[in-house]
Amino acid sequence: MDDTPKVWDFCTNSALKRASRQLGQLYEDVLSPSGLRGTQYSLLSQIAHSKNASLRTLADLLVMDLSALGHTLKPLIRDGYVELVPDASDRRVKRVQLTPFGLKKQQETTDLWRKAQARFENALGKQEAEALRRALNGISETSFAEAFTRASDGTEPGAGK
Amino acid sequence: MDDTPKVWDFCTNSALKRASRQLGQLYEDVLSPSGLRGTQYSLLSQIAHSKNASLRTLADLLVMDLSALGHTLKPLIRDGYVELVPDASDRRVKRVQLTPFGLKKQQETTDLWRKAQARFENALGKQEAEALRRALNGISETSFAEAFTRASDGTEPGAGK
DNA sequence: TATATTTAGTGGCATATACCACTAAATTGA
DNA sequence: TCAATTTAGTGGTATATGCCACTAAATATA
Repeated sequence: MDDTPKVWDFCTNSALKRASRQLGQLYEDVLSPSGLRGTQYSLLSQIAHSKNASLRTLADLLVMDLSALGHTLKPLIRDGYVELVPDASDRRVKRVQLTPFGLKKQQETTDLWRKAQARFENALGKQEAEALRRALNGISETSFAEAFTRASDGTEPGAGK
Repeated sequence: MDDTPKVWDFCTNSALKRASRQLGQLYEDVLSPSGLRGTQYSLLSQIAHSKNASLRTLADLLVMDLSALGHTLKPLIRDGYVELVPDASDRRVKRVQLTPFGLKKQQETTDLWRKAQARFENALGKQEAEALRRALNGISETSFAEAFTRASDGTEPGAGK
């Protein structure tokens, strides 16, 4: 029989992407007066928080491919929000930091972010929002990836039931 | 004082994207033998499920921009999985359908998807997974977007507290 | 019915994100 | 110390996704 609907209804990956598109839109609408995309604001905030992190470190924190991070940073560097500073002791490493302009932008945009966040919490409910973030953060952990990779998919030789 | 950490910890939008990257990676690793990306498998499944939907309808179901859907479909059309059929009665409309080859691919790949899904449920727990999907699907609803847009962000004139 | 408005899709451009191949630098080990 | 391996980044290419401007077709309105 046709199990296509089941795939659609139960695929957490698809559900996650769909929700991510929706929420991304909603946040971006609120952030738009700043001229920053949602991702860009997130990135600036992470950079502000993880002072002087290397690209590698930042990529790991963001659960993002290193080269993807490099590409994503380019517009922010071009626009003067971010700069890469070569590390003195390890010449392979580049440290990422906000320019004064970038820091100012991040701080200003935080007011808009607060609005989006308030709307979100009001729309979903504080408890629900909190629980959702916990679940999502759990999935983002390295330990979750390990658990997933180790987990049974029902096809292992000798996997009972 | 510095509230940057708060932004990082509490931003549901960022948490959603991070988790989406992580889970996307994990699912793709499992699906990779099929040659389909995670998004592509989702798309084929949705097309199989929503038989003869127009691009517009499909985009709405996927909470996706119409033109984005058009772009995303291109590789699938090029590879012979999907075709666009002009509607007879409304000549603006194109209906999306799987080719026999595309249907076969979707069905075959469902075995891999089941593995990924099983791993996910085992790693997170069935209850948790179920609750997460419910929350995510709620956010994807049009009604959620409306609630978000209507919701107070604490800056309305006369908004008490 | 003729015009104004809305709707469906397309194509161009920009960002987001991944993989691969490659370079340079650091680290390991014989 | 010198070769083998690992690590950090970069650049190219491909998909994912959004916005805008534009065309064509349908619908609403005067």
